[in-house]
Amino acid sequence: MSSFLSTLNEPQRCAVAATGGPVLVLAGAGSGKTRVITRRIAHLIASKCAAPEQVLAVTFTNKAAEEMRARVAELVGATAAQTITISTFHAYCLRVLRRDIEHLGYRKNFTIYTESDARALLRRVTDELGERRDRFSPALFHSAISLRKNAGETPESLKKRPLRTATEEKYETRLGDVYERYQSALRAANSLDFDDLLLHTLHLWRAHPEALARARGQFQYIMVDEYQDTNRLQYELLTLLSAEHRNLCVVGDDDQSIYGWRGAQARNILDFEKDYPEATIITLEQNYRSTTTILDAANAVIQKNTARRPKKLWSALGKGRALDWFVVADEEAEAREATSWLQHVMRRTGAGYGDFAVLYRSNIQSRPFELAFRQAGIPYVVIGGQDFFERAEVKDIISYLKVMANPRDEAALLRIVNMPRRGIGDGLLHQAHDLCRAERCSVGKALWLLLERGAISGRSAHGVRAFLRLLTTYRKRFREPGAPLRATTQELIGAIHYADEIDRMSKSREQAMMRLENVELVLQAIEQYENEFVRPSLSGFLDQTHLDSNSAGDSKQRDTGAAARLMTIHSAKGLEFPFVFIVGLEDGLLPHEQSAKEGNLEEERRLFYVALTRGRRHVSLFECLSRTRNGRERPCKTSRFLAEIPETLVKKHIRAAPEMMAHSAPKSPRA
DNA sequence: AGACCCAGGTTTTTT
DNA sequence: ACCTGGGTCT
Repeated sequence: MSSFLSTLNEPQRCAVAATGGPVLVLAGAGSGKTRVITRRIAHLIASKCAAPEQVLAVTFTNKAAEEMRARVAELVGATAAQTITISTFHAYCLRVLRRDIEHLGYRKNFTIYTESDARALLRRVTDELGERRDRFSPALFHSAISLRKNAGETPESLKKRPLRTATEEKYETRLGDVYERYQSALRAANSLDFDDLLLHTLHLWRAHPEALARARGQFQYIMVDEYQDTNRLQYELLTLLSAEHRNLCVVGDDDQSIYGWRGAQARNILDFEKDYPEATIITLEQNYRSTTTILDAANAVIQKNTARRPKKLWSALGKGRALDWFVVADEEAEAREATSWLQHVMRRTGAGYGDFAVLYRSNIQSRPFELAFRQAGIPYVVIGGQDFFERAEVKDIISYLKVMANPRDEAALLRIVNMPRRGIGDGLLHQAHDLCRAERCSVGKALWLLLERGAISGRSAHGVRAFLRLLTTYRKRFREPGAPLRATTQELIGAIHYADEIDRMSKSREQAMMRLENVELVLQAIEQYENEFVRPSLSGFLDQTHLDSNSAGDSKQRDTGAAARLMTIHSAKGLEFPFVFIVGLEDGLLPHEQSAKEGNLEEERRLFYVALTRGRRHVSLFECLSRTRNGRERPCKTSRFLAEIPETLVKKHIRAAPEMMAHSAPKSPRA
């Protein structure tokens, strides 16, 4: 028996020791799930069930993958840990496709489309199909297509599906057409969106047995974290990959499934033993994180859900303090109350700023807290919000690099073609697009053809010529073996006089400075990448930035030492804090009114459950009697979920003026 | 091509 | 209230 079985509780030990066949670990919040996965990997290796390179561990975020590798390294050593495949679904599929995508008719230098690239492409596709722009935005179409893709639907399968109503038929037909055109536009651009990474890997494996055989042969053991968040595609991939040995170990918690709106099916975890009747099933119910009071509250809430595996978390950490429930006038009062309460708790317990997290349903709620914390001198970090790589100047530079790596990348090319201004406008680009379709070529090639034919007039011709020359020159530079990425990029930025362009675009000196600094951060990210990898390449850098946007640029993530965290409940999943403030506990916000309309109440309840179970020592709850939404001040009702916590577990503090207590009471007439 | 103005729509977002 | 996107004017 390997030493990796010690210091585990009984069910944890069972999960680690079950080395033959499928295993389902139902791991309640805070029950030592990561500990089980890492120990299991170490045990598999130590007991010679598998060599390190025969183990695959799949996570949902890069952060989780990194953490897991670090913890496994503590157990098996850094060398062995390096050879274990610990990866997100998307990163693993990317690796497969970089090798084998030519079977599917793509070129190996394909680029990855971000959300905004996909929207730009969809804008053109829907325009060409004559979609009325005001009805459905590209973003809506993209999320609809994304959901279909993640359910494993292709344009063809979508069109074959029987439809019930005329409206449904009309919508699905339109969607099918858009999906079809979008997909062929992606193909023409030699580009894949995030979902394609999974979808095409599945197609590859299905159509090319030798590719599947290679992947199957590599891994003897497969482990999946957060299994409740897997979607249909991921389920299919895992099924194919593990079909021969069936050594599939999945870990998750159906009660923490909060990504249904992105296509995750908690059914995968609920139905596991239907697919694997011989599965070992283990439930982890001992919680090592929270007080009994917090768990009792969380259990009471989640028990109202019907579709779930029954389990009841318990803890040996003691009863702890009752939850404090603050009723305040509005969101500003909420932030003020949270501020003084935080300071009070710090004085009473000696806790530091970093021990606190404010959790909310939507990002907009962070504002009042940022203001109040700043005023009170409380250091804080807002987690999430706008992505570094989505900022205009960063996207510009990245788009230049994408066009260097993949000349067909349409979204990238359209973004840079007139940045800086070269007199290349919509009319010309329309012409180019028509030519693309006729000649089945890329936009860049079409511009070149138009120039050859003398179809471009004076000033524009000059711009197009300069642009094409620039592309040729730098493509060659980047292709030279051993070309320094950072230096070459820096030169490219100089060649297009990007600093001048920033000055011209910026409204103020400060804004220009900030944008220049962001460009500098991109260069630093490239340099860091170059130093980190033995064989750095342009497409390698691009892959990393697209799949792991936190890996570079985001300095916020690092120096977060002694600061309170502000984040959505979604981004708090997997984390824990000694003191948790859950704010905005009103009907309409939590549960969110859109979700309530769509009948997703149980997922909203799970969201509240996730929020509660983040707390180690204490959880505080905040509710406003009125809140400004969409520019209008509206009266609020208590979140229906708050009432599901037994009264004995909470202490209620009314901090609103009495006249506010009648829900619809108007403010004083003088106001 | 680019500046300016009005109308519409406002969740969550691992990759 | 605020941002995005589209339409219009120069």
